[in-house]
Amino acid sequence: MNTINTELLILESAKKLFIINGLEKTKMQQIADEAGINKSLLHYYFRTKDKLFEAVLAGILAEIAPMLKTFFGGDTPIFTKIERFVETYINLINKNPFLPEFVFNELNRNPENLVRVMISAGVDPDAILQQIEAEIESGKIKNINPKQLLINILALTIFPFLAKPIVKRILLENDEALFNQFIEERKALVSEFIINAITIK
Amino acid sequence: MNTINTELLILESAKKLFIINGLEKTKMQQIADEAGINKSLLHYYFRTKDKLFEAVLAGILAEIAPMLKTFFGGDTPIFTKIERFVETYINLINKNPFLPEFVFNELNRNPENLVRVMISAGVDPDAILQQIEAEIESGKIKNINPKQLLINILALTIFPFLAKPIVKRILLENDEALFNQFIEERKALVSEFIINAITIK
DNA sequence: GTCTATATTGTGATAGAC
DNA sequence: GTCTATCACAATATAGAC
Repeated sequence: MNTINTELLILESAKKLFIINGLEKTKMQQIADEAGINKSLLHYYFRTKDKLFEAVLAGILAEIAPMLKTFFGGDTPIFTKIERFVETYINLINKNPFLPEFVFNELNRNPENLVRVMISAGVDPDAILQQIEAEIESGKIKNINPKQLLINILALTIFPFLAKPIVKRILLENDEALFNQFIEERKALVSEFIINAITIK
Repeated sequence: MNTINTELLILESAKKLFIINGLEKTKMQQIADEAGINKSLLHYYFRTKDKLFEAVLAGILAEIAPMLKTFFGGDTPIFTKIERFVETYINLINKNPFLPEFVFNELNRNPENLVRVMISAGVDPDAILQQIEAEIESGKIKNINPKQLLINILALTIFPFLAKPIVKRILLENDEALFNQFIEERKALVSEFIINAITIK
């Protein structure tokens, strides 16, 4: 196994475990086992556990940058953006069910990471606010604080995933298939809900 | 210091630290320091760290039970319930800013705790769903999956607190006062948003 | 680069005096 | 009930052979 492959192997193994169990609960031994190598190699490549975690996190943040760009940037109409964001977010999660909670927690723990990602993705957080403002001015949507609308969109999209265990247990008989169906239904429902809420009648 | 006071002192100290830092990051030594006593006393009163945590959690869950009862039980109209829930939830958090994330995480980690609290509070999770169903039947509100509406209500209310660091940093110049103002504005805004979304025009 | 062995530290928990 | 001293173990990190 040469240098580059081992390094990537470690990163992938650590990523898998960090996402599921977080920094504290993931042990170096676990990561080594997952990668099929010795504990010492982890330190050889990444010096400390914290630095390994930082490396993993950086990779994950780079992955989600395009989604942020699609949502926050560009001049697609806001209704279309909402539909696409909900769709993209849900699809992303189907590929990696534990990712959203992990990313959300990390960005919450250190919002500067989010700032950095947005800058690196060439995204201005204010752009979408100005877009909403413009759509209000033009009479397309009701007068609402653009920041509040933005939070509402994010809340309706992200919350069900953050609260997945609760939602499954209380409302859906703890059934994974029912949850997926529930989420699938939201792809159309969330957009419709928001549009109904802010369209001028 | 007699038995009862010391026990309460430990519980309060542990509560404070567990809420802010969680189970893993809170050390027994920290709790002892916070309480101004020796580490051994913690074990004397609660045997293990896990049992101490359980005791703290039980106390907190008992605290939030009344709010759940108000929201999920009773036959107040759903619009009124929404307004009151948003108001109650926000006020609760103003008293203890770190509580919602902690409680949310714990209930998510082990939803059986939520089930238990609801039972102990005499609350049937299905009651509010039937209430929504009835209001749809009677033509008061649009046809929407009651479970989806319920999640939307919870999402719009709870999410901003879960995402507080992000919201503050990205939208509100990291200003605590602006955040409080933002939340205050939501007391009316969330209800209005939902009502607009589901009222038949 | 990769391994085995070991050092070091932190932390939950117990023993035993008072 | 409360304290000091200590144990036992787990986990990160390093030393050094190959």
